Amino acid sequence: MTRAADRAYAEIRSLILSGDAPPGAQLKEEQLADICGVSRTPVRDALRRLEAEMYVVRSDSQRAFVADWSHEDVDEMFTLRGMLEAHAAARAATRFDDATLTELKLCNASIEAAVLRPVPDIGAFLDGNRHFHRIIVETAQSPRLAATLATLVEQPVVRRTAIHYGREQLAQSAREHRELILAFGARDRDWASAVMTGHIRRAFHAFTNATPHTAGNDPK
Amino acid sequence: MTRAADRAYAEIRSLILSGDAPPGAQLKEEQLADICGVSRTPVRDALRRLEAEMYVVRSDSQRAFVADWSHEDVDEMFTLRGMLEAHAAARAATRFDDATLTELKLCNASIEAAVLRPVPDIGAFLDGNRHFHRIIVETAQSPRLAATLATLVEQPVVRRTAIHYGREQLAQSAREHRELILAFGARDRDWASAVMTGHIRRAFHAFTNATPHTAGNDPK
DNA sequence: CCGCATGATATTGTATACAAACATTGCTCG
DNA sequence: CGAGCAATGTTTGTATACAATATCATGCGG
Repeated sequence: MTRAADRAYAEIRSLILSGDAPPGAQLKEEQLADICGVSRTPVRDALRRLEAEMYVVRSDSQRAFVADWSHEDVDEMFTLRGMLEAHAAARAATRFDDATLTELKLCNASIEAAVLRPVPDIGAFLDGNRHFHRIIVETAQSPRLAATLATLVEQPVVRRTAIHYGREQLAQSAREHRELILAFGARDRDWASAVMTGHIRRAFHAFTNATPHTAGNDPK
Repeated sequence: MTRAADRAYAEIRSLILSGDAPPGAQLKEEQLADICGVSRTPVRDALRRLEAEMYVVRSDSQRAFVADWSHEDVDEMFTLRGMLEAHAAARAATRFDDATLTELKLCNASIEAAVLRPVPDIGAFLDGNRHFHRIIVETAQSPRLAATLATLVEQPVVRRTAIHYGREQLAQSAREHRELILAFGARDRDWASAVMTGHIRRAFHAFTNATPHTAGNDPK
């Protein structure tokens, strides 16, 4: 992570995630180069990667813009993520060892602790949630699946979803994690898969209810 | 498409697909630049794209190699591809208009013509097959799904699969396409999805039987 | 003979300059 | 007044030179 291209990538990515570069904004190579303190060459490199991950889209003539997700696109993201995470859960169910399962339990315990605080700690919830899902995907032992999922789980979406959770929804999320752990303990592929599907679908509806209509405008 | 980077991309891609650059071979930027008659800059650009599409992998220190896939990886690719193409078929089933459906029929007619030649024309079969599946994915109208699938449908795998098809298997493939067309005509999501699942799974087993043990060797 | 340091070579990373393409502005002409 | 077009400034594309880093071979010490 010491290469200029990596720093530029991280920098631009955080500009997008923080909202400093809002959806639809044009990303000019020279301007980004100034911000990152590198030349245009590594910036171009970073933009290519962000484009592959769909954080950035290009106009008909190669100008780069911050991607904006339409309602349909978010819908598809959740659908695909649901299919693939359910598949990951099924694979993981037959691959968990006791140590990893314990790690998963501890992880969910910290999520529950974050939820039960006088004021629920969204940051800790998000960290724990990310960790929880990462353990499962890693246990599924499929690099290809992991890579595919990585492009589908856009943290801005996860974050916006969690921010609109009330305490009860946060607690429900933790309860679903608990049921996942039970399914994993029973080494039951179908159970794990089904619970995961429901988990993602509920998150989708939470997101939809929370963000009425942020109509996606295509770049020019 | 007249840009140097695009020409380099097409050139390198065809080197890989033709087998002139076999799996595991190192791709040196300068050497590729010479071959393509451009400088290293557009070559780097092309390599990034090929890397995103997983035609190219990078060693721990950024050297580029033609991708080679282990049996497990191919297995996962077919599984994920099956899930996603079945989903695409289901979406497409409710979105086909008559003109596009006609295009699909014509496309499969040309595939059948290629199969029925005295010596089946594998090249024409592959072109037609690619076109057939592209029409379906485009009709599904989900850029996210299309992008995800693009990284999963590695043409070298499709090619190796088709090369080992006999006339009967090529004909079977065309028959499955025919049944897909029927399902689309009936606007039946579940039917389309099921046929597509079978289509991909059969291709998987054809591939597996054809390539007993091409153990995938990771680049250094 | 093996292992490791060290220098030579090969390869990729970055910066910069210039070329090409594109969008925009404002003008002319119908 | 609007459509087309040309001039101009902005943005991206490419080539090249040089820097940094990895790989490989060599030789020295154990």
